[in-house]
Order: sequence, then C-alpha cells, then structure tokens
Amino acid sequence: MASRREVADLAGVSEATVSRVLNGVGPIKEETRRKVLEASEQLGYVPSALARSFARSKSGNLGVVLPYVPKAHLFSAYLFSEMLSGIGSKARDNGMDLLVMFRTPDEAMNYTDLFRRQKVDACIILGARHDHGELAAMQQLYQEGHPFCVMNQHFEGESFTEVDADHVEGSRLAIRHFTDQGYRKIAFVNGPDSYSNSQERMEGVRLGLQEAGMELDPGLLLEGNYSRRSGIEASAIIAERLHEIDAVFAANDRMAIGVMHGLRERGIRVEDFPAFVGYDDSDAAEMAVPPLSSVRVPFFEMGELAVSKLMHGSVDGADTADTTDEASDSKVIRSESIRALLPTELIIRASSTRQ
Amino acid sequence: MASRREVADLAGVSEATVSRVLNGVGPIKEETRRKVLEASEQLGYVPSALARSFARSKSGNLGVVLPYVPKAHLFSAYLFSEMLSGIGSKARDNGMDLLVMFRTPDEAMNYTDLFRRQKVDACIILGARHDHGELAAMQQLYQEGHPFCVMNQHFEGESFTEVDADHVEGSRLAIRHFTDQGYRKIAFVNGPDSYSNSQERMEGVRLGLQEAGMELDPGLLLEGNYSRRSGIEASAIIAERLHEIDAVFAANDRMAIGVMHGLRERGIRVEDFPAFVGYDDSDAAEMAVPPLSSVRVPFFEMGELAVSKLMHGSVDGADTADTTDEASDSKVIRSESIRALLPTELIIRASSTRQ
DNA sequence: TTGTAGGCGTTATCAG
DNA sequence: CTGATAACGCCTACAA
Repeated sequence: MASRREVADLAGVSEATVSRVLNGVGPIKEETRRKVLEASEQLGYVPSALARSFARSKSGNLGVVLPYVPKAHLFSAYLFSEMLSGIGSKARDNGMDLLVMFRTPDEAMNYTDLFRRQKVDACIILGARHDHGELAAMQQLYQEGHPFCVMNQHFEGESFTEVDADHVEGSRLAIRHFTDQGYRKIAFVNGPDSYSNSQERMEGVRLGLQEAGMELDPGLLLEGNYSRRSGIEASAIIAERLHEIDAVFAANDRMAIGVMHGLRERGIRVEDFPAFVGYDDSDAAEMAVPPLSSVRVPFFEMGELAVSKLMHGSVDGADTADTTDEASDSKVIRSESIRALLPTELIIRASSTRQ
Repeated sequence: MASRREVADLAGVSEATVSRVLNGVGPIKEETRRKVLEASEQLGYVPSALARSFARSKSGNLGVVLPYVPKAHLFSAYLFSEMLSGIGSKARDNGMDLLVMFRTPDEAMNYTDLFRRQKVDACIILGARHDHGELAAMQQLYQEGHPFCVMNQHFEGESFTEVDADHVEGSRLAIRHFTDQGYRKIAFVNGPDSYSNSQERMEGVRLGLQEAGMELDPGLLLEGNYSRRSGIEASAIIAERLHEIDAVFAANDRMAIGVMHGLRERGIRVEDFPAFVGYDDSDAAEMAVPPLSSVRVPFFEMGELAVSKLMHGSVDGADTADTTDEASDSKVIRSESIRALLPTELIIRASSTRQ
C-alpha cells in the first residue's frame, strides 16, 4: 500500500499538493494535477478515510437506529428494509456511510454519546415510540444541536425534524373505501397508543366515518400491538360479532392477516369474511389470501427524504457534485417545515371488494 | 464538551494516565483510578472514537454488504433482517459497530478499498452470487489478507471463510417428508444455478428421492428466481400437469406461495392442491393459506457465527470481557473449518399434510 | 505506578 | 499556484 509520501515523490510535488488534487480543492495547474493523478494511480494509493475523518473531525457516517426486532416479528421487516434502502441510497449520493445500530431492549439508548464520540455526524431514528427515555434522549440531542431525524413517529410539542407519511389521510381513504361501498359496521384494529402513527390512524378513521355521517362504535374498536398474534386475538371478538360487522380496517397488514387467520381457524369461510383493508402495503399484503387491500406508505422515499433533510447544507463535497434532489420536494406535502409528510395511497385488492 | 486535558488537570494526573484508566490498561493505583473516574464523570468527558481509531489505525467497524433490494423483492427482507440482527448482536458484544452498504446493481463492488481506506476492519458479505466480478473482488480481498466472511454462498475451490446452513440436508428432509407420506410425483421449483444454495438444494432433492428409490423427473424440475412472480409462472406448468403431481417443493417460501397463488388464480381449490413445502421458514410461511411447511434456516445464528469467526483473536478488548461464545460450537456441524454449516430443520404445517 | 514525548495520515493555514 | 508546517486527540513505548 503506497503512501502519500511516495505519490508526492513520484509526481515531484509536495504531499499537500497531492491532497489538494485528490480532494479537488484549491486552484491547481492542470499539468500538476495530471502528474499527481498518474502517480497516485500507478502506485495504487488510497487515502485513509480514518485519518481524513480525524483531521476534519467528521466521521462521514450517518447513524441509523433500528428497533430491536430479532425473533420478535412485531413489525414487518419489510418496512425497515425499505426505509433503510432509501436511506442508504441517498446517503451514498452524499458520500456518507451508514452506521446502523439496534436499539437495546432494556438499557436506555444514549444518542448523544454517538455524536460526542464522533461515531456519526448525523442520525436517523426509526421505530421510536413515545416513552420517557426515548423522548429524553432526543431532547438532549436537540439541545446539544446535533442533527437528527425521527421517522414514522411524531413528538407533539417538540421541534424535532421528522419525516412521516400522512396516516390520517391513509386511514380516511380506507374508511371511505368502505363507506363508499355501503359498509356501515366497520371494525378497527389499531396499534398501541404510544405510537403517534396509531393516533393518526384513529383520527383518520374518525374523519372518514364522520364524512359518511357515522361515528366510531367503541365496541368495534380493538387494540392490538401490530403483531400477527394480536390480530388473531382480535379475531375472537370479530368472529363473535360477525353478523354485525361489514368490514375490518387494521392498522397494519400483519394484524389484518392475523384476523383473517383467526376467522379461518374458527371455521369461517372466505365467502363470509367481512371486507378487509390493511396498512403498509407490505409484501405480505399481496401474498395474503385473499390478496389484501392496503394503504401504501412510501417507506423508501421517506428514507431518502430523511437523509436529504439532514444533509441540507452540510454535504461532504466529495462525490456529491451531481446530486439532484428531485425527490425532496415534488411529492412532498410539507417539506420546508420540520415535519414532512409524504402522501399515502390506498391499494385495492380482492379482500375489500365483493366478488 | 470537556477535553481530556481538563480531566487530567482536575484529577491531578497526566493525560496518559487518563487514557490508561479509561481503557483499563496498565497497572494503576486504585486512588488514581478513582480520581480520574470522578473527574471524568464530573466533567462529562467522552473520548473521541475517531481519534482512538486513528491512533490505533483500526476503525472499529464491521462492514456488512447487503444485496441491492429496494423495490425488487426478489428476496425476503426477512432473511436479511434476521442475519443483520444476528450480526449486530454479536458485533455489539465485541464492541464493534456495523457499517452497512448496499451492493450496487451495475458497477462492480471494490471490497478491498473498504479496507484500504480503513473504513472497516473486517467485513461480511451477504447475498453474493457466483459471478465473475464478485468472485474477483473476493479473491483480491483474500490475497491481501483482509478478514471477511461470505454468508449463504459457497465458492468452490476458494478458501474463503464461509458461513452457511446445511441446505443439502434441509432439502433432503423436505423430500423425505413427502416420500414418507407416499408422495411419488414431486415437483421441485428451484432458484438460479448461480447461487450455490440452489445447487445444494438440488443435491438434497436428489438424495432424498434416491433414498426412496426414486429419481428426479426432469419434467418436474422448474427454475424460478426466488421471486413470488416466478412461482406464479411455475404454477402454469404445475397446473397443467396437476393430475400427475403429488407434491411441490420450492426453494424458498416466496416461490411456494407464488405457486399456490397461481393455482388459485386458475381456479384450483385448496382441496385439490398438491402438498407444499417451502424454504427459509420466513414469516410469510406462517401467514400463508394454508400455513406453509418450510425448512427452517437459522439466519440469526448464522449472523452471530459469522462475526465470531471474524473476531477470533482480534477483539477490541473494550467491553468484551464477558463475551461467552456459546453459540459458536454447540450446534455447529463444522465450525473449525473455513466453511461452517449450521443445521436446518423441517417445520411441518398444514400445507404438506393431508387434513 | 506514572509522566514524557513521538507518532498516526490528513487537513488547513500561511507564507512564498 | 505550491510548499512547509502546525494542529487533530489519542495511544504507547520508553523513562523515571
């Protein structure tokens, strides 16, 4: 592994010039530039990102906090792999690397240390929920002025940078889809209240019903925890009151599928199923039987957008020249504000239409 | 943010001593130790991981290469999220951080530069396949002596460190499960040959059939690409020859579910389905209708094992004291060799048993 | 047991 | 336009 010294010698210039050429800073005579590039190429010189980071005191890493999932399957891996892909794609455009870590189940996460130890320059937090420790950690981040972005969760009263999807609208669309078809008795299987997403879905459901001149029947409001199992549990009640239920809206696909499973296990035939709409439009939705209508959430784009918001003005400058930020404004409802909401969309499949 | 200088001053010692205490190296008088810890605590000093890395010329990062997946859905996100979780869990135990990057679809990956630029100290490669560029990149890694581990893919004739599951056995079990029930006409929907996993499954199928005194009917061997869609395509042929097919073994769950979907679309009723066994035991398997029997692969454990193999002897020494390596030997078939195979297991559900 | 000092490979400032 | 030359914050012999 050639050193910068050797490159400098071979090119007949100083080490500083080698640096300048390789970093593309400062004015440089074209010939010098060529000589350096040649020498560098010939010797196979590769600058140390470590030393560079140290000198600039910038790690070049974008931290990504993922929920603790192994073997739990509370959430669809689909969701996070999509968001992670979007983040990775955009991060690469900005010359940043992804440092991913899993939230520890018990011990509280200390996000600020990530910055203080200089492991990351910015960070994106996925799968957060509104509990005390999490909130405190973020408030500290905010106070110390570290750039971070929360995805898929809203903290009321805080000024955190957030990227989310319009779940109120998504849920409203789902309900409207039901009421437009004349369904009146609609059950709603929501997730825990500690996720703002759940609250927003609830709000959307209210809106949708209200538009049809209806109100939410408290008896048809069930709470699961986004797991398939909780959907199965909810199915007990739904099966029991099957005659008075037209349709079921679940806050995610896993629960919707869980409910369907539960009904099947109770010997209820597909023909007698209520109409179903799930949420997330994960791959499980199209694999379901019958194929599950679902509210599509642009997870990938949300990931991209989160990175964009963090990178605003603090790009690496390395290989970021041709970065066109198309995605960050066109489809965005509110992007300039601290909280960006991307649109959701109802995907209609067989589960919600009388065949 | 307090500097080490301040800590040293407050504790009345030299900076070197502060370092020693915080790193737990060298003999240190208990009182000094206490004083330093107190001062450090009081000032809220946090050492820079960046500077430390630089000084040691070790990044402390474990690179993880993931396949390019966004929106493709060729593979189950389940699989990678499990492996990633396992890797993350073990990496944390060893005080290493995860640097994840996505393989670029077009341009060839240059793995060695990752090391040369000192972004990672070791790396794990997921979703590799046997193509020229990939192989060449790994050979270079190997020649330069960089520690890396390939997961879920075998490169014949190379001495790469590999972690995989016993797919020959897994497939044999699936076939035996069929033949034990008296099924004779078995269709096999395999994946592309460029994945060693596909070849191993094929071998297992051959073995299983042979043990039952049978041979593979070339007409019942179909090739998909691990996507649900390819399963749907395969279903055309299976539907056509339904009367002469008892059972279907698919190389992954997605294809199995795809085949089932295809049959349904053609109006074939579940009662008339052949028996099904899938592979991976992803969450899709238990969500399928009917619930899909599947070969379970210990992805999480494979991730853990991969890290263990890389860490052998080169641990960080920081918070790695209580690391007990239980997982790395007990259930392992061959661990000391460069290629480790973890056992697979057949999970039987309704899809493969006559109700 | 502890202090001193050199070094790690870049970046960036300041002359020239 | 280019060459010296301080930082950067920590680790680690080597001395004491």
